[in-house]
Amino acid sequence: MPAYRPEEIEKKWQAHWKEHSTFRAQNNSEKPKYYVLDMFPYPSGAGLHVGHPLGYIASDIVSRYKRLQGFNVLHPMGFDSFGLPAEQYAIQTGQHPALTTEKNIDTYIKQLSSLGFSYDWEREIRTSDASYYKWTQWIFLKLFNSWYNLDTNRAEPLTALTAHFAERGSEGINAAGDADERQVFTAGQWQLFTEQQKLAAVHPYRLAYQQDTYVNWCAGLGTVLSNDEVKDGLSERGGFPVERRLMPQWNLRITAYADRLLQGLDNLDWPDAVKEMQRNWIGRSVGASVRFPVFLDEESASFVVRHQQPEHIEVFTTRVDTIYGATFLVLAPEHPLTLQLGQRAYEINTANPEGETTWRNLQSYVEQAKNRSERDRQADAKTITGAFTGFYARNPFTEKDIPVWTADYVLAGYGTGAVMAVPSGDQRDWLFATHFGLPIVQISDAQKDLDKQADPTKEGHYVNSGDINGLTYKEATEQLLGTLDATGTGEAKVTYRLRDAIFGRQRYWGEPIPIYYKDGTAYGIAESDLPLVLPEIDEYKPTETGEPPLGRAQNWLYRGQYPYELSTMPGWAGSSWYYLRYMDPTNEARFVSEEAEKYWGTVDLYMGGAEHATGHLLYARFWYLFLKDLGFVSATEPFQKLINQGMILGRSNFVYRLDFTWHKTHGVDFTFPQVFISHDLVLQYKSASKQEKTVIEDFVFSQFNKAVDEINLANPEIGIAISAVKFDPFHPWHVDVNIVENDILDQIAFRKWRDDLSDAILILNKEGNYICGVEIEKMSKSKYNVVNPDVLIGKYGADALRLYEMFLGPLEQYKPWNTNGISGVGGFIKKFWRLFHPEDGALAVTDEPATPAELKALHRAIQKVQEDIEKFSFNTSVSMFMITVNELTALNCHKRAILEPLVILLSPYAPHLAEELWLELGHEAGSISSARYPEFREEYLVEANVVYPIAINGKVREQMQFAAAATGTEIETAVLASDFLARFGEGKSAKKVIVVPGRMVNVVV
RNA sequence: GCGGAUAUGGCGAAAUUGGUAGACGUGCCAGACUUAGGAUCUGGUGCCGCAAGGCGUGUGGGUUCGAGUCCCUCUAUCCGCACCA
Repeated sequence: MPAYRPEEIEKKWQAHWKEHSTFRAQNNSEKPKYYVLDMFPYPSGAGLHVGHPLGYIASDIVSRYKRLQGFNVLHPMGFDSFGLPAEQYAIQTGQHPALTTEKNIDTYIKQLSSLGFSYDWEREIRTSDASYYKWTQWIFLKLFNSWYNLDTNRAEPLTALTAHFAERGSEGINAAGDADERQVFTAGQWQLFTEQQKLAAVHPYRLAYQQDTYVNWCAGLGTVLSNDEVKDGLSERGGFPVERRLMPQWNLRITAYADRLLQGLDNLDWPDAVKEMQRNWIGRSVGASVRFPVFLDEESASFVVRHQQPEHIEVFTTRVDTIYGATFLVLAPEHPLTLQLGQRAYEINTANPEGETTWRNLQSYVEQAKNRSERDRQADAKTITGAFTGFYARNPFTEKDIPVWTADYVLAGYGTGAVMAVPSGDQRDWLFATHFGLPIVQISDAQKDLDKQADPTKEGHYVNSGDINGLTYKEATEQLLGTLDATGTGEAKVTYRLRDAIFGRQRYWGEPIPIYYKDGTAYGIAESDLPLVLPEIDEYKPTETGEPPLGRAQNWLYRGQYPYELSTMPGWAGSSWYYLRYMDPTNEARFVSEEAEKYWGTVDLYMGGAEHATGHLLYARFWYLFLKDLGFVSATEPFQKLINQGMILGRSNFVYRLDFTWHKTHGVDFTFPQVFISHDLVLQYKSASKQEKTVIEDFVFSQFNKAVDEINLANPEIGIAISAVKFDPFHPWHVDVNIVENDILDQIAFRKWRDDLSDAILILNKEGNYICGVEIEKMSKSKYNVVNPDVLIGKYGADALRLYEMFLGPLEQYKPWNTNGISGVGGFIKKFWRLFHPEDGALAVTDEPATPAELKALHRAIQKVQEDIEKFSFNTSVSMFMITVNELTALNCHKRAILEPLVILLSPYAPHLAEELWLELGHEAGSISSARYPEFREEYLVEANVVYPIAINGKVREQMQFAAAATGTEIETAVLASDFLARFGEGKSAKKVIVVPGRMVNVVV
């Protein structure tokens, strides 16, 4: 083999690995196991861009390295192949999503293979295969048939629950979930229940249950979305508005696991950011719930206590200590008591002349709040709105009747949907009280400026607070909790922000939920009838009657008579357990065999994007804990070590169009900054050398800056920034690079273009109509800034691309893509190749013994590369390879004793090249991946002499050489004996000499 | 507002964890060779200065013989959450 030809050797070795199943993992082995997992991709139509492989390359290096270290490595890949884009494509074109998906997967496999990843492709899985989703459905049925026992703190089969019902009725059951949803009955009553009644009684206990739930309904997508699929009131995919709607929905009771999901985080080796995000998402807050009685009495005009049994409004607070300052209550508009008690108050209290107005206002407010979309609510967060309900509740501590209001700053979904408002201690309550003229009571002597704002301080001692006057925060809280408990008005309580996960989607391309209905009751289909295969339909849209697309399926009935559930599972269902299936992907009898699960255990290294921090990673942990409760898996957590590879950002080119009406409508008078570029300058620029271009660019840039500064000075209220991204009034106009260059560029006349730009720079044309900008952002097809790896592989080879992506910088960091440096690793590969083929001809490796210098270079590399891989610092090991090759080239080293171990070192990074050279070195059989990582021998690094920097007061002045064995005292004596002090000491004498053996010497004068 | 992270040459970044700041790579400058190319090779390149030397790791302070690294202050940028009671 003469010259280095990546296109030949890479194809050859990829075929070889496939043919010989080189990377097949065995389910039992004497070797220790190591499980390296990549987050499997959704196979989108756009294929891979250079950002995708970053994590895959890193995990592949680890996999290959671990094999060299003697591990039995499981490194699989598969596809999260249910999902929205294929379905939307299907709606538009009629093409079956399965076909689109399959085509896309083929592209992905081709692209992934061309990068030389060492996946065990025999374990490939696709979540949309019936053989896979059979088990996703099976897990759903397990959830459906389980409940969460708080006494044992784990999920248990429903049979345990029904046995209890039969024996003792609903008494003594301590189950996770909302007790209000559940019936109270005796064992005797249970016995008399019909089958349907029994199922109805059991349903609210299930871990997969159906319930009327406020959901994020996205009309644009025709489906329900989970919280993490909604961003700023718009759907994450597509950006359609999302509204809240009450719909019957399948839910998974993830809230039962809130505490375990929180606690489990502590022992995981995950990035702090991800752990923190999960903690926030779970949102545990410790506080108390307090019941405020509401007395409604027929004869009362003022709602004073009479004889009737009061209703109770239960509130949740994290600051019971402020309860004496609670001067009113606020209910969420959706709170059932808001209208219910409001109406009763109105009807009973006919004596009140304002009763009617109050009631009308209340009704219209609640109605309005219901119709407002989530986005409107968020947009209006600063506007204070609310309505008096017409009734009062009694503060159990002050014994005063306080008005009950409703306002949409109180969320129905959090806590109890009701709060006690303490305007002196909470800014929102303060604003509300100020707005509506409600009383503000100081409760702590440390509170200041209550006429301007609330002061939530926990310092000081309480005032105006009955029994807790004079106490501190801690004492007061303790005492009040005690009182609540003793009087039965409340108790200490922990609340979570985490909501149960909505599980149904009104879509076609997902796993059918294995439920059927008999007389309106939901039944799980028998496990023996799994999989419930996704039926064929003629169109992928919802039906005319508004049913999900599955409503179009003909004769789709369970056992020929019962209708199936028509919604399908969400995208995260299949991805919540796929890593388990890789362990035993073809097992038809079980989702994973016991032996395989025990052998592979937990994922040792999980590589993927940070965008899954609260979605996938939380759901997967939830399913794992559930499976663990039922005894199907053996470890405590599914992913021990997690690394988020940073995103590689692309460069987008924009043209911004000015909105010349904006400043008029805002009553601001200003001239927009304009930089006029002469036509001559443009021509000059086009023919300029690189250096000249920079000069011109800087000139234009400074002109523009000046213009902006002037505008800002003249109009302080506008505050124009140099970055286009911040130009709110000027709505960006995304334009394809090609369109810019061909159609508009000439009109723009000039562009500022620099690689180090992270924000846009704006240039106007002569008419002042267009601004062109550059922005570094996420690579995405919709932004026309995708760099396809195929092109680079074609030009430099996969090995070069692998090395280059690793060389870009630390793995976790976000970085702009920039191909400037790829020629550097290209040069390195050529130099490396030349060590083996000095004359560009046949292999010229000699068997001469290695010199100490050569051995030193090699062993330094062995040590450094090993350390770097262990700490996932791949960029520095690429540097080390370069240094080593530079040194060996300088030493003119072509010796087998050095080069053979070096090839093994490099093989995880540049596997094709390494295999080829390994073969040339005479290893005819097998693959370099079955070689052993060379052993590091420290003795080769030891030098006879060490060069010490000699500093005076910390400033290095000179270098001196000493024997490596020299002691500190010897060195100190030698330094003082030399003319060092005479030359640099400025006539002073040494006060102290610090010698760090092997490092440096510092003389203090 | 709350939480997390980051800040080092023109650029991507190193720094043995408190010990010669800027390795390696790009870019740039000069040179060699050339069939003139975005090839290859050699040397130089943090900033100021002719030099000696001085200054340099976002800002200001501190600890230390010695600080990019440890402590405190401030600033900027990025990310996540957000009327969560």
